Amino acid sequence: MHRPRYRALAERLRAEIAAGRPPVGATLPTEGELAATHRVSRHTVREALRCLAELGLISRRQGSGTHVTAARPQASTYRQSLASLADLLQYAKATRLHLGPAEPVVARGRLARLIGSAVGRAWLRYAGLRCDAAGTPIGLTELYVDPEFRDIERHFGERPGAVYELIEEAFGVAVDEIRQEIDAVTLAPRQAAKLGLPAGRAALRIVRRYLAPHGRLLQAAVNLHPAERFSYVMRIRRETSR
Amino acid sequence: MHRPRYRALAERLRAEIAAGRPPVGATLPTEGELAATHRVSRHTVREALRCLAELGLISRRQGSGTHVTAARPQASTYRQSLASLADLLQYAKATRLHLGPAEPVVARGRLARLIGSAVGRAWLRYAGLRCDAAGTPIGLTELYVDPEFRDIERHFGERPGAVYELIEEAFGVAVDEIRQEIDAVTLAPRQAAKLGLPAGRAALRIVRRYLAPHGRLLQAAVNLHPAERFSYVMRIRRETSR
DNA sequence: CATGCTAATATGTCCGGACAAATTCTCAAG
DNA sequence: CTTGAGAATTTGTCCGGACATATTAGCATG
Repeated sequence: MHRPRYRALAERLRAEIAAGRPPVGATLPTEGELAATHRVSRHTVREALRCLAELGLISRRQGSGTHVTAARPQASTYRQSLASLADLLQYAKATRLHLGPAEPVVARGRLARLIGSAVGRAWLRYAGLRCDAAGTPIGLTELYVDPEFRDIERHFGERPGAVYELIEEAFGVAVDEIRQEIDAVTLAPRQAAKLGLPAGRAALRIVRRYLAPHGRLLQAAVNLHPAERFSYVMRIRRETSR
Repeated sequence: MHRPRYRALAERLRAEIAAGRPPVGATLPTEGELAATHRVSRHTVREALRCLAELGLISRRQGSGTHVTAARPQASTYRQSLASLADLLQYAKATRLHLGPAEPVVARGRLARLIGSAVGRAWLRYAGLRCDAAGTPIGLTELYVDPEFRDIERHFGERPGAVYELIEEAFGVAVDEIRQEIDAVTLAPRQAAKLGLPAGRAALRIVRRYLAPHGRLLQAAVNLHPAERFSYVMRIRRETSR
């Protein structure tokens, strides 16, 4: 498959850096050397190096050279549990969630891990946009609902509130615990486009898992909130027993 | 002050786009037209347009032209309060915070807003790196401590725990409430370098304000956690009174 | 009016070159 | 051994040019 020379060069250099040639901390050959070695123009080399810089693999400084700053992004995640008292309902009432039609999906791999589902379990996925009272989009939502509650669609929009409340009322089940995970992600191009933002923007991802009394997952929601449109505020009160 | 031509052009074009000339959805003049109008080379124009593309203001496609996609990034923040029960102490014990020397600062402007301080109030700022038990950096911390507690440095490292606990014990004050704000930011180059990561990476920013019983701010902490090294997990339990 | 083809247009890629600016290295002097 | 000046090195900026590729406009035909 055809590919521009500068991209091909970028890919070769990226692979070499990943292989430790040169290692993090060392310098790459100069632009002139790379041009001679790979028989391309200095412009092409500079374009290739710009790609690597965008990936965060190298750092360039005039007079100093091109330094390798990373072989590849790190992949280990640290987790810490913090309990809280919900204001979720108030949040749900204060904002408006516009949901699209249901799409049946089966949870596997990353999706299963993300929403805490058993592998192979079926879900109904609803993509939506959440807006504040003024109609300004504040985030994207993907709602995963147990197919057992497929009729819940009829209740959407009946009144402001949380979907899990509707499920509780319509099906006589109870959400006993909500597990919430907050982390930072980078908006993918399609996600960014839906929010009218440039891709690559930092966003809060808030995953909520709605569990019945014995830990059965009834519903899950994956929310993406762009950095400047949403922040979480929590008050942590001292327990009086202390 | 000297500035490269391509940056000056980018700034002019950015200001025009912000002023609606041309409006979002319209196209910019072609590269050739811009080169002629501004008496620069097409290369300089392309560099300037690349800057605007990086800002997410324009979208470029060969054969089609340069389209304006945004006038400027949105700047309104939505805030929602959610209360919680702390695991903060456990978190503090499970990780290790390496703090540097104190640096006196006066809170103004953005800093005052960020940490919730009165403008003009003096603080001691300690920059630090937090690591997990294995020594892997999981975030950067900036600790702001009331100068009244300057002797607290002597207590650093005495035993694992939270700095506010040390302040409580050493000075006979009590933290009554911790206000925590979580949002997504993009790591600045220096911050990223300290964590061995490329700049531009998404990160969780968690600001905690430690308040005495009548709302007096005793301490504040600004924590930056890179996206893949940290996530917040919370359990929200149903209140039994419901 | 719809369709298809071709030309025109606009950005993308690549080249060579020159000079500016920041950093590093070398060497002489103290 | 230290210091400072100057040269060398390396990236950054800017130019002009040519060709490739994708998109759009225009026009002829049915």
